[in-house]
Amino acid sequence: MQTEPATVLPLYAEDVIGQLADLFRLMGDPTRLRIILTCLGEPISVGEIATRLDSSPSLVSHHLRLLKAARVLRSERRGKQIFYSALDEHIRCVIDDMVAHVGEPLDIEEID
Amino acid sequence: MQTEPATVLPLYAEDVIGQLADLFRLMGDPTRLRIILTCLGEPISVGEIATRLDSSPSLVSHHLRLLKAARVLRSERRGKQIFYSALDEHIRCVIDDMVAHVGEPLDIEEID
DNA sequence: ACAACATATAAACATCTATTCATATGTAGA
DNA sequence: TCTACATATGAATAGATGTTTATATGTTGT
Repeated sequence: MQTEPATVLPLYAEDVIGQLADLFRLMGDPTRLRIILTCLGEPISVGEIATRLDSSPSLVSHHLRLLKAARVLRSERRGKQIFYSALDEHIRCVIDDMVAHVGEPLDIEEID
Repeated sequence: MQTEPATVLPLYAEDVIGQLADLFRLMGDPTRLRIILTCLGEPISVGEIATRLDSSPSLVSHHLRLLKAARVLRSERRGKQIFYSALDEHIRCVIDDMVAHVGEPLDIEEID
């Protein structure tokens, strides 16, 4: 070590924070979040995702590539189609927690 | 209703998805995520956050404004200083879940 | 091999956003 | 009221990013 940047967070290492931020950023786009939500159930094909989200297969494919690279989703080929699904259950928990946060009633004191 | 966009997600309404995406997007920036993590403990002043993160008070203040507007953080004045802290515990849960996701060991089949 | 379908990839563009710098607001003490 | 300190705000800019369009890759059936 040479410079020692003030005081670093004791809880999480820098690279972990980077990984977390990357994942949150991916979930921060409405289109991508909708794709993730769509993939939380049964494995679903690219075309079906595009249909349900009313967007182009190309756009969906772009986002799927990012989500797969980030290990949010996994893919599985079945004939001509490729089916995507959530890689593990943690993402669902993350979303559920965030839904709880959004639904949290605000105290009188918390307003400004 | 007039056009009926294919099939909308049954689980979450569109505006909820927008709110969720907004929150995830906020957490998707490393600097902001660090600020959030720093505020998860005791209430902490703007200057102290800036010191710990080794960044300018101005930048921290910009981010704090966004985080407060999104009801991720709350502020409380004590004399000349203003202390920020997490508004509720849900954000901590969200982060913990995401840490679990990052730490998830990958199966052999999951590689590509 | 060819055609039809499903998905992926590449380039281009317009929009958004994080950061910096300068300045303003607000508070406490002399 | 003046000064010093703490935080907030505004403008400007460079870099990132979502979407579109066009094209490519890959698979199945004939």
